[in-house]
Amino acid sequence: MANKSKMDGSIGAKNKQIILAAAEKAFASFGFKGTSVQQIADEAQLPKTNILYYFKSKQGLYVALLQDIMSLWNSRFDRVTAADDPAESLADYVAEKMTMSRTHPQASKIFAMEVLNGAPYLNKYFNTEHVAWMNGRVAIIQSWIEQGKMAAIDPTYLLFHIWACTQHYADFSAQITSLLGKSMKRADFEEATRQVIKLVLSGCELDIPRKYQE
Amino acid sequence: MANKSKMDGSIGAKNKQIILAAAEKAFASFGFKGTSVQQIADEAQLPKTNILYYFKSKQGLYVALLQDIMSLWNSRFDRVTAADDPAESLADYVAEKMTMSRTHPQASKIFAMEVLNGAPYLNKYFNTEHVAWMNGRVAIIQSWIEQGKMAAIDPTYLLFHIWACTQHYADFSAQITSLLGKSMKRADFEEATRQVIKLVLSGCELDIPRKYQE
DNA sequence: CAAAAAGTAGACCATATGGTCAGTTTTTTG
DNA sequence: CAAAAAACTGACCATATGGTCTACTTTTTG
Repeated sequence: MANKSKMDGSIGAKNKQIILAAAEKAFASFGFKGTSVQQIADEAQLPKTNILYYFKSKQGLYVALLQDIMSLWNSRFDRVTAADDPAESLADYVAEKMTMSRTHPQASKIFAMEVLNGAPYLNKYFNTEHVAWMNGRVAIIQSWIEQGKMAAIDPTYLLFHIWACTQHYADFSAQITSLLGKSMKRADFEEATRQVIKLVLSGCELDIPRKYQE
Repeated sequence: MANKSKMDGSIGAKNKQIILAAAEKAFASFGFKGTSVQQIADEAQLPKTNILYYFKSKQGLYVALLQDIMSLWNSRFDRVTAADDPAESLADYVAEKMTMSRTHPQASKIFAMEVLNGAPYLNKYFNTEHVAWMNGRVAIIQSWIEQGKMAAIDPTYLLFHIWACTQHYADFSAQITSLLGKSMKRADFEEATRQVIKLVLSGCELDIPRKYQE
């Protein structure tokens, strides 16, 4: 109803995707202010005016991109319940987040930059949907603790640390690449995933699910 | 010999400090490109030309600031030895890094932004001094493991995760503030520190030193 | 105390950049 | 197939910004 021919495979929708992809690449490398519309245009191989045709302004493009990125964050962990197994649920969540860091590092970087700068465009989201999500997750972890399924770890901090460790592999890849002497490949991410899972689960006094052992 | 009257309490040195402090605040909030020399001048309450008088260019000021920041990272962990106690050494390191996140969040943010953007100005440092530091620390942790003092955790990943968790509290403070409904005070940082120490040490199968229990 | 060095500051400029406009071409649709 | 809608694009503009130049004032020093 809202969007009739715009969301289809129509030429407009396709171009929007191209532009968003180009913007993601550029913003991740140079930040919002550091990226010019011209750069995005070059990356997208479209004239500059075309960019402004699809997105009212540079800021409009940025906000649209940010929205796109936030929807990527959706995970199976959103739908976990008190009846689920904490070890498997948490391990799966870590693994999913690590996969995101590997496959969408630019999205992670843009998100990080936005938060670093005080989250001017995400504050509203943080104070509404995100808090609600958080409360839901915390309640479930708390109930796992009360059921004696895992050690009494503050669920809020637990989530902070999962985010910190997993996102680190995307956000700080430049540092990691220097220190490892090579950029991380799929196998390295798998090893890193095992390490994070081990860390997180041992912090919760949980056993590592078979599928994540070695 | 190199600097005679410049490094003293002379008017020049004092102004440089004022400018660096102003630049730290501005760059942390808006990034390198997002910060104008005029903004820094306003923050420092000095005319713009004065900034360019002390630092050849905006980039020069940024590099000087980055150098300043890197020197802050020095820690007792730099001088730890194979004879030291891993539990105490690691717990102290985490505690020190958490204190840095609380007292110098802007420095942490600038560092994060630099790395996020591919570390253009830090790459040289990463590939030399930083690798050397890393190799030294990894060797010591490895020897702790060989001495049976701690579980066999990959030291490289261990350090990555310590950095990730501790720096997270500075870099993602905007998100944390929203989710906690208030900005973290000293007491919150102390609690967070205990949580990180618990996580890291349990990952290494180490007992928490008395001074960090409750 | 006079000369030199250091510090201060307004005027100015070249460039880059976000964004508008007006006109054209292509695609869709009744 | 013609009219309308969507897509495209070069020309243009106002503004912001990094940085220079020149001249003036204050501080240091021999």
